[in-house]
Amino acid sequence: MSEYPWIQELLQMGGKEEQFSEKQLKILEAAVEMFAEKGYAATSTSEIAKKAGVAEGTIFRHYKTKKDLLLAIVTPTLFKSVAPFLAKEFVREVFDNEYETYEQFLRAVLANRYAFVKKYLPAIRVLWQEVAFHSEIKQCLQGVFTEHVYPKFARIVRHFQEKGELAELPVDSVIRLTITSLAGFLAARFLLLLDHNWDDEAEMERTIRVLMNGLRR
Amino acid sequence: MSEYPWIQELLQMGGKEEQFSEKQLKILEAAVEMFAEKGYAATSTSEIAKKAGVAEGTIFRHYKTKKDLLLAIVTPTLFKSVAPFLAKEFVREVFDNEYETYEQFLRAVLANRYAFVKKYLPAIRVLWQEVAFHSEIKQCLQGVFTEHVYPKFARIVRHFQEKGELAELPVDSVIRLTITSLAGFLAARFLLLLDHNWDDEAEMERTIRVLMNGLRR
DNA sequence: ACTTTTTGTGAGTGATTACTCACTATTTTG
DNA sequence: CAAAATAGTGAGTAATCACTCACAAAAAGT
Repeated sequence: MSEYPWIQELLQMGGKEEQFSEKQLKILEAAVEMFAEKGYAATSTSEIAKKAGVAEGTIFRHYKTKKDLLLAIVTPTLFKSVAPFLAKEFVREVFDNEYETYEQFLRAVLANRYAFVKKYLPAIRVLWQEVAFHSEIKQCLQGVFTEHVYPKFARIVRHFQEKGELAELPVDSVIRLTITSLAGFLAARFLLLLDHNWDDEAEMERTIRVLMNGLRR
Repeated sequence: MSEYPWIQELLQMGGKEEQFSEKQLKILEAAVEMFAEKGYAATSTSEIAKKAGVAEGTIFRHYKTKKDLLLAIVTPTLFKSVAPFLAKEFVREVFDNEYETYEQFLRAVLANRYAFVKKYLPAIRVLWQEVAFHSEIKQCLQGVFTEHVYPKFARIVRHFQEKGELAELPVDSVIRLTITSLAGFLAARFLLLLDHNWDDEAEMERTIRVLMNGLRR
């Protein structure tokens, strides 16, 4: 019933070890589920309170506005979405030892983000849906991407181009094609989810193979 | 100011030649713009009326409920989204003469859908955003896909596999990889729109080349 | 010209909205 | 243990919501 270990994990940002009361976690849990299902604007605070088994006033004790509640959910989700690129050792891992090829690197990233999406799917749904309507979220996402993800990604691509594994396409194009391929797989698997019989392992393998065949020189 | 020729075009479904009054078109125009910008649930009928320069009652004279107004916009958009696959001559065009290779076929489809998205972007945004929350829309989309798009697409893929152009991957995987590649391009171009300097022609060319390199036997 | 039908209006409706506040229950602290 | 701080409550509030309806203007039909 009350499965807020994963919510607690999601909200634990970096070094901070905030303490959440029982009721507060219930509120967050209810909010994530309802936002994911009906959307932020179509979900009322009274509904959230009822589902969380809490008085409506309790919500506003912890979050000044309804939007604050949304941001409390979305902001940590956003950062964990690009988490691998935020790690300091990340670039070193790629160059030094772990991954000798872009293909190995891709495989690791995809497996990692696959597990991430699987774990935090409801929160990711909320982020994905609401980023279109709230400029604060969009700006935050763009900021994190251009500041942390893009430069590291670009360096990695250039490295494997110089090594001769990747074709001499524009770096931006390689990044775009890589991200849309991986994101396309994850979206098909977790958002559309049309498939009954879908072999995850095999489909991931095919996705990477087709992409690599395309990008190889 | 009043640019409802494209709205009128969008709503003209197949053979029907419905007549829209001036005010009705103003309502539809205002609704599309506001739904795309703020989302359906966050847009009030009074706002739409004000923007359309119309009394609020006029909206409900034409559309029984707010949701009816949404569906009046979204349903035609949905059908036009998969329009090429609905055409009767479509499969014949591919087999008989026009396209000798899967690559040519891809190029034609991408160019066609690129123009479509560019023209009807606001309506597509609305469809894309609200399909997640309204089961009627989702079911309609799934129905059209499995009934019209999928079988024709599968036949085309099989044809070019037998011809030896495409690798012997599972047909479903080829379709998925094709759609996510093309949709990924369009999403990057029109939804994320991160482009400062983005050469559409070249990027389309790269997208198709990388995909074809991946799918070729 | 007269009747009928369609289109447009805007004040009014009850329900619901996000949010407040005076108050109680619980926990923390000196 | 007493005091102070924190967490939780639920009735209450003004604003806004989608929608109605009695009526007026315009268009169409005869």
